[in-house]
Amino acid sequence: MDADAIKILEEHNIRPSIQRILIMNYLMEHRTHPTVDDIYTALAPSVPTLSKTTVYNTLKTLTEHGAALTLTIDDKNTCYDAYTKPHSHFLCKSCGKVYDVLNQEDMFDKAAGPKGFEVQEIHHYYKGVCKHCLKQNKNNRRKTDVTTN
Amino acid sequence: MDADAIKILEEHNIRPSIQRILIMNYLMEHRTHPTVDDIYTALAPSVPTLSKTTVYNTLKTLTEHGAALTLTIDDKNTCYDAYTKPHSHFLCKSCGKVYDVLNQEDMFDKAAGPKGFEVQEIHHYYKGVCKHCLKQNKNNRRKTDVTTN
DNA sequence: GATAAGATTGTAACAATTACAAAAACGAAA
DNA sequence: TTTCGTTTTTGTAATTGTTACAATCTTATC
Repeated sequence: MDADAIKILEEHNIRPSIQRILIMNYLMEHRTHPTVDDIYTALAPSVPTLSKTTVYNTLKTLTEHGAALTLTIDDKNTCYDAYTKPHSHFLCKSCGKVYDVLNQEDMFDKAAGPKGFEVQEIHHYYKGVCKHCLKQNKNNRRKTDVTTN
Repeated sequence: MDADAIKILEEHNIRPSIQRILIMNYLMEHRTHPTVDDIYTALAPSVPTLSKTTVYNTLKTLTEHGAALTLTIDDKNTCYDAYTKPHSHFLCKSCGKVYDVLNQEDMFDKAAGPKGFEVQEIHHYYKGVCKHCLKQNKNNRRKTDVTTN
């Protein structure tokens, strides 16, 4: 039953330790965008030695290797998603649940979003490296290269 | 010079206290998406009695009344934006700066985003109230109404 | 089996945010 | 202007999510 999780880990060049398999598997079986605490609380009973730090480390690794997404939709709790294909998310400010939004039309239209849901805010976030840092890094690299001459 | 800030506050039915004016004005004059700490550090010297709690309270009020946006793009630091018209944001993972992105084409295309920037992640977040909570609230209201009969 | 690299663990530290109660400022009515 | 009730501000303390770090354990390779 963990075969799928192992496969995903290996596809992303992550060594499949027991902890990583369990966490990856949990993410794949619980499409509820769990937090670190959710995952830790769920797994701790069956893995008594599990450390919360390991959950943090593992989720960081998963994200860095592209095996999971780190969502910053809720300021209180970073949450995670094993479904890495392009899609959107909806945070209910009342119950705190995070929903998947798989198809949308006008990205700036509050009438869009999940049917029957009341959309109050829309956020579009890009993350990466800005022009200036890209240039900086190029310069740094060149400088380093030069010193090796 | 604070006239604009006062106007915005009044337009959003926020009583223009000195602190609120200063914070609103700071947000309007510094389109850098400052954090609570940025704002507090900037204003504290000239307003020695200013409390960081007030900055938190004020930004919450501004957001709730629609006079500012609360951005959750950076997990470490919630940041704020006085420009409330629909637009996107870019977080540089290298320097931590948050940029405005005013026009974009395909929202799921990493080639979009600001020119010369390297986009690594795209996040679309909706926030509001989900179908179930809307229903729940309706029921509660009805229940309450009934008890008054 | 010996060794080195990588992963896990637990604790302690850190930083952002919130809770809370007291003090101050404000606005309306007498 | 004085009074009274409401709103706002302030400071401290508590809480919480996250990270740093060093020791321990595991794994892969020779």
